[in-house]
Amino acid sequence: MSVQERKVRERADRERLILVTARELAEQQGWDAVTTRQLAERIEYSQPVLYSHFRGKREIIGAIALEGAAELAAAVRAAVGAAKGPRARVTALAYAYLDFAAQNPAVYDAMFQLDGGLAFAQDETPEPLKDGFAALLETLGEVAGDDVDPGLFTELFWAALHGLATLTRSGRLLPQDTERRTQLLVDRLVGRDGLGSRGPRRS
Amino acid sequence: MSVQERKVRERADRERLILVTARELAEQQGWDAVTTRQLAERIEYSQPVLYSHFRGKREIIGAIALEGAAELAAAVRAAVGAAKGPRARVTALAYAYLDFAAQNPAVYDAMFQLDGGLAFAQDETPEPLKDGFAALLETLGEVAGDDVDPGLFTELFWAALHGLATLTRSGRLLPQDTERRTQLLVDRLVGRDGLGSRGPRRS
DNA sequence: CTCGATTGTCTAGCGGTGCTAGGGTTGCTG
DNA sequence: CAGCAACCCTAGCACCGCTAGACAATCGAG
Repeated sequence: MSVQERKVRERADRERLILVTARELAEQQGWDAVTTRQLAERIEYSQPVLYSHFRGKREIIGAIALEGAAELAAAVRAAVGAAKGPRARVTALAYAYLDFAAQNPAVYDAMFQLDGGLAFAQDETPEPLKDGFAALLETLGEVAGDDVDPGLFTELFWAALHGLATLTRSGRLLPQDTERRTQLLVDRLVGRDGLGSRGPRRS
Repeated sequence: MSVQERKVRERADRERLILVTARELAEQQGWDAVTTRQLAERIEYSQPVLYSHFRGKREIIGAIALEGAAELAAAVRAAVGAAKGPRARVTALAYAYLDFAAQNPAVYDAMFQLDGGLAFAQDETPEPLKDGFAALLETLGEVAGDDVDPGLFTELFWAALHGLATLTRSGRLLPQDTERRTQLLVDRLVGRDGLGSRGPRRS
């Protein structure tokens, strides 16, 4: 039976090779350069081999998106874990998120700009995506404020980060002001005390 | 010379026809369906005619993006004009923005998701894009707060709206909570008093 | 050990894409 | 009215995602 095991292992290896190569190519030359022909040539197999691992290009993108979600969640948790106090944790989360998007633009595209054929915000949503949101919720939930739904607050904060990430990446926002914008975001959405309260009402 | 004038007019008419048709097709069936062949057939000319008006498909997308920017600016100004008080104006702006994105998804895509070959955040940026940002700045600048740069605050608010718009459209956020998210956004970024102040520091 | 069956891979090709070269026809101009 | 210039279309290029079918290598049964 060892022969079969070897074959299974080799197949798994080749599937990893496909994903690693696709990701590499996308980061180097953009997703437009990731064609099935180019990808096949790089892995030194013919095109049909790709289709014995994935239904099509969409599914390759989707697989990389899932990888990315797991990595983003890990990066966020690592950054948050090293920070003391609610406000510091949120700040660390924001920087970790934006850094990830800036450092892995192709993967971020796979997650949010391209069609990877993944389901969102429903039951069939793959685990890594749910967990990615959970990683945000862990930190952001504690600063949502008393009468605010943590999930809703997390969605809003996430949307703001996503907007900053994408607009910056596409050249609509200048990168040099990223830090000031991030500080302002945390200031406003969380508050300076880090407890999500807003001070007394004035009117 | 009247013949030449007629020709110029006809050319301009045809260019409008191309843009109207492309936009219509994109809204009806998505940008994937906007191929040069399909578009040529709809305007009842052959493909090369398209290239006598635009350098390529990118430029068509770009032209529609500029139209969209002008319309978005107008929609925002109209909504803001009908509102009394800074906070009400910001709320109206937010809804107008999100409504525009939801009602004209293909145009919004042309503006922000697709490559229209346009320049951003620099001198060569086309006027409609600058004016679109200006429309946001007019209302948002007055609630930025004393020690906050109005431009920076506008960028942040815009990014949040953009994030909400795109994540909602792609199914990552559920539409039914849009109103609550928008209220929370305005509450946090502007403050309940509508003057951009945040209450006394607590720590 | 032989021989059929199964598995794996490749070549070749389909229908589509954006874009363009070159030939005609049309209609204006002197 | 003749000649010319402007205009538009047919045909085709190189590429895309994807797949059918031929071929080779490997496996398992007799």
